[in-house]
Amino acid sequence: MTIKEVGELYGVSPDTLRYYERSGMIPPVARTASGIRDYGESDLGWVELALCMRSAGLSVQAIAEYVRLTREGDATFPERLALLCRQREILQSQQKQIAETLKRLNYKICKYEDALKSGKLDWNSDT
Amino acid sequence: MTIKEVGELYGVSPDTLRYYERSGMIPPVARTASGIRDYGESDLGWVELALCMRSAGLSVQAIAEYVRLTREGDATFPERLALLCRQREILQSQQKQIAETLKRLNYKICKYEDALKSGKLDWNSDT
DNA sequence: ATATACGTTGAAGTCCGCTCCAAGTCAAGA
DNA sequence: TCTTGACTTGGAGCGGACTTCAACGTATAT
Repeated sequence: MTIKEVGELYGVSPDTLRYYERSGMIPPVARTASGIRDYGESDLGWVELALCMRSAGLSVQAIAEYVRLTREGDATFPERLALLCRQREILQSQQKQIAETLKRLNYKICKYEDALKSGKLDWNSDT
Repeated sequence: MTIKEVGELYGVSPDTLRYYERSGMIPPVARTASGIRDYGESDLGWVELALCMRSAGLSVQAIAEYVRLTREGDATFPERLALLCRQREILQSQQKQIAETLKRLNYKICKYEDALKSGKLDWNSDT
């Protein structure tokens, strides 16, 4: 599969895919004789993983580190596990933050809806 | 309250507070005769709101826009409501992304734990 | 064979959200 | 009065994550 096709498949630009590879978020992709990337099954899997992790906000660095450890072999199992746990904690706390903010947004939205429905000018505490 | 105290109260630097004001994420703060910021009740409320929204990932721009509308008066109620709803949608989809990624992380973590507990070398599908 | 469409690289550019700096003002203590 | 330290501003600098660019190689269709 060409870089363009992969880009279309996942909705990202070829540039981004090259950047992901360069920064180590996916292992080096196989090439044709003339040096053109030819994505295979497992390459696609890595791309998909990287995109999923990035879309949740994991740092490029963390993802690259995971890939590096994976490529180093079974000896890095514990390190990989630790890394995944750290990232999970980060996501969990981010999740909490978002939940809290959503609660607040919802509260404000309700206030605004009430204010608009009734005679408007009756509410104001904006923070 | 001085900028330093506010910073300590919320765990951010004075630079950040000045930046928030400059970028419109909080309304202009009252000053003493000699031009020094003197945060009052409502200033603190705005600071707290901005920090909450930023910590969930809302853009500086969106927050500044909300503050701008608020300062323009009651006529902007509907616009403000719309803005809040848009931001809520963004947060909700982000929340979904994180949940999905967490599911995936959890799955992998379980796999790693299993692999470590038993004889190790028995699992491999890394993506 | 030549056009054109896509691929490659390394480096530079962009946007965001701070963060730091220089130069200057102001207030309180020795 | 002089020093010390916190405050002010505008602007520059920084780290992260792309994105664009220039210069070039390759493959397919006419």
